[in-house]
Amino acid sequence: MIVRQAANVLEIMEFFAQTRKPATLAEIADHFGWPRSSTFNLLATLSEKGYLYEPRPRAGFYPTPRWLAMARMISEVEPLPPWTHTLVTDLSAETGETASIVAPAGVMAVFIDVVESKAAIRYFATIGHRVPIHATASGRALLLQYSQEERDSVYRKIEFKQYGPSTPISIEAVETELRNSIQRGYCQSFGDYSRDLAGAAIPLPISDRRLSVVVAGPEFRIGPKVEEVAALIARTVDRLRPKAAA
Amino acid sequence: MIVRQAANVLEIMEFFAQTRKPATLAEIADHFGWPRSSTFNLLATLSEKGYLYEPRPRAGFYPTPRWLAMARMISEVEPLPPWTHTLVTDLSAETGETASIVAPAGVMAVFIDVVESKAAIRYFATIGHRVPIHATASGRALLLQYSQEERDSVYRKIEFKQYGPSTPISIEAVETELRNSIQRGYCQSFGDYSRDLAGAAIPLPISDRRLSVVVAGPEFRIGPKVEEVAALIARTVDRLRPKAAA
DNA sequence: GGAAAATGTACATATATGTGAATTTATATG
DNA sequence: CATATAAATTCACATATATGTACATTTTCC
Repeated sequence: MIVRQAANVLEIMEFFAQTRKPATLAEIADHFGWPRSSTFNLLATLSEKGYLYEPRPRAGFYPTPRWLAMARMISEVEPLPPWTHTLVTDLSAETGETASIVAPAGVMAVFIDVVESKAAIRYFATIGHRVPIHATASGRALLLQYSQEERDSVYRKIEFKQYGPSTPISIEAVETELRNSIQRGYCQSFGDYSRDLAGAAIPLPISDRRLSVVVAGPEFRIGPKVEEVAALIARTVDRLRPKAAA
Repeated sequence: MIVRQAANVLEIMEFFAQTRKPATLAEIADHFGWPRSSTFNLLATLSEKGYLYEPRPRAGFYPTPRWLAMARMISEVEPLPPWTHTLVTDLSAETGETASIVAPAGVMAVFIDVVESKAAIRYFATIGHRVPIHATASGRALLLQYSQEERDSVYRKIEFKQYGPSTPISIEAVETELRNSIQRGYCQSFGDYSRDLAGAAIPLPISDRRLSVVVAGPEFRIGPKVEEVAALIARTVDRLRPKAAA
């Protein structure tokens, strides 16, 4: 069950992150199609808690820097080592595609760092974006780091859907693909989840965290050079990862 | 009316900002005294929206960097000019007290930048902290920048409460205090809102934003030197504010 | 300067939502 | 390895909550 008002808080914040300017109650209510009275209650709650204020009289609400202060606190802990950001930056620059660091979240994989391609036609992803762990290159690069028991436990919760012609729709299909990936030396996906999208990924264990790096883009661009891209990822990781570390 | 689940989202995030480590469903539920089922729904909602993930298997949830990305987006717009942070840093260092930048939020004043005193006994405030606009030095320094009509409009919404012996409990009392502040050259408060707390503040208009700076601390330390502190604030603003700017 | 339009606020009520109890899944213990 | 204990999930129902309606205030426009 989705908690509506919790989701609404996030939507409001995303709204401000997009528009980047104060908005009045009426504007917000109209934008979301929410009743004024409900919008009023929500804005009042956020204001009372010190997360919204009125930068100038009558110009509407805007988030206080409290969001930033809180987010900084949260992200200061075990931040990704700086070289991982260099990694995705370099990969995106050299391939011209979108490169990301990905982490597990149950049956999903979450993007925790993203550098977008500059191409007009590109894979559009943002930090926080989620994809099925079994039907994507990045996700399978995570699964490779699990023990058999852990994988089984994940499989039990997966609802296998035919996202595209090549989506693995059974545990055995996924396991087979994982074995192939080990053979191949990298994980790949051709529209397994998103139409026309292809990607190459490899596991990226950092201390005891199980992460993965992925480069993804339109099938017609990635297709011909998956192997090359995968090799580049591996080389770049080798180059950037501190030698001493695990 | 307070929107409970909206408030809960904020509480969860604050919880993570404090503990700074992953927490399981059970831990979160116990911490807040929430039923597990409700906690489950909330965590699922936050996860589904890409704001929570599971950094390592079975170690519980933690916010994704998406919070940070969003907060950065929001705060990039019209950030406070850098010299205002220097201002509060310097003021806190020189006075040994807590120094803050404050902005209006209806009948309240919100702290939008805070440098805390290092003293054991000190004014404890955080970004996002709110105080009544009419019963605090910082708030009155905001009111001084309003036109008479705007002030009247604010007064109509204030619920005058006797927070302490010196709290102004009528419009006339507030207006008188404002006139005195102009005479004096700065705003002050001695326990008008918080017991034992004293502060000195002056208006800090920046472009078309109405802000104020305040230095606050225990009455016994601030009391004897309010005038001195106020003068210091004024001098420091003079020193740091770019000459060309309005 | 006055009327009309837009915006913000309060409250009772029907209904969407949170929750207690039951079920399933995972982990610890003998 | 079986059993016990703890954690995570599901679901039907009573109740806390979102909202329609009415009212107040502010702003716009003529």
